[in-house]
Amino acid sequence: MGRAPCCEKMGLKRGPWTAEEDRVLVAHIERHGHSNWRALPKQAGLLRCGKSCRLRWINYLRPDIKRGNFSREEEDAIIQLHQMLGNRWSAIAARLPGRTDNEIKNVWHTHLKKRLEPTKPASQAPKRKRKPKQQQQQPEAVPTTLEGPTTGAVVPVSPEQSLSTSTTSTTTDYSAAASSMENADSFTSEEEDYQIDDSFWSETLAMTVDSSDNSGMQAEGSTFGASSSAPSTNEDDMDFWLKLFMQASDMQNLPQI
DNA sequence: AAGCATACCAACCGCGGAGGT
DNA sequence: GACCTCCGCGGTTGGTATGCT
Repeated sequence: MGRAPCCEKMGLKRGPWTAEEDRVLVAHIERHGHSNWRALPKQAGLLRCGKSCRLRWINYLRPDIKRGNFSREEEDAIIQLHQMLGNRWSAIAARLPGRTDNEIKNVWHTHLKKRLEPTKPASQAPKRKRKPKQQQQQPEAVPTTLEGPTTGAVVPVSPEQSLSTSTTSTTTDYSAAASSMENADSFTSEEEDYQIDDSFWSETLAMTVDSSDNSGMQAEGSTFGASSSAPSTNEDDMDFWLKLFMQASDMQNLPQI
């Protein structure tokens, strides 16, 4: 155990990343991968600590990152998942392809938490709504598949994500719960024009039900079979109850929260 | 137009877990 | 088993953009 030794701060750069640094980092990772974050900055010729590189890559430079506003489905999913998982942002992020834990955490603290607070008098409601931020520092070198602001659909996970999180089929397990949130009264989003690909939801719903194969929640430490036996670990517990909750929500179409 | 208040988000910090020696 | 190193996670913060007066 023990703490990671503090990054050698001497001579290492901190603060916002420049486009050039981004370019160097992306180019290096594309060529050599990121098997060793600690060694990476030296190899790439970056004056950053490995931690910083890793964060930059994961939260910003990864090609499969979805940028832009969160769709309502995504926000609903976050709320739902947060109810069940708590502040386990990485676990929540694993179920929202293209979103990072950091981003989800930010969204939670800036939007969703407030949404869930007891209804405020109008005078206490947020006074302004931010415009979507211009994509700053988006490195031109990144082979991004992103198409700008989110349009609403929660996309299936990429192969890379499947490898790293194995959440392919669970990514959208929240869909049933999310749809049950449709009646929630607290939405004030102006994004009323979102569209969800029906076939996508039906597929993912089907996957949720048919999870007796090994592709279910295994990444979280258990196989999420439809007839799972009693959970044996905390992680199993979590997944067990998660699934139970999802199924219950789906069946009863319970209003959430 | 200017100043202030607020919201947002990228990045940092520190901790704990995992795995190797 | 103890120690070390690395990685990943969650909490927090500081800079900046935006809205309001």
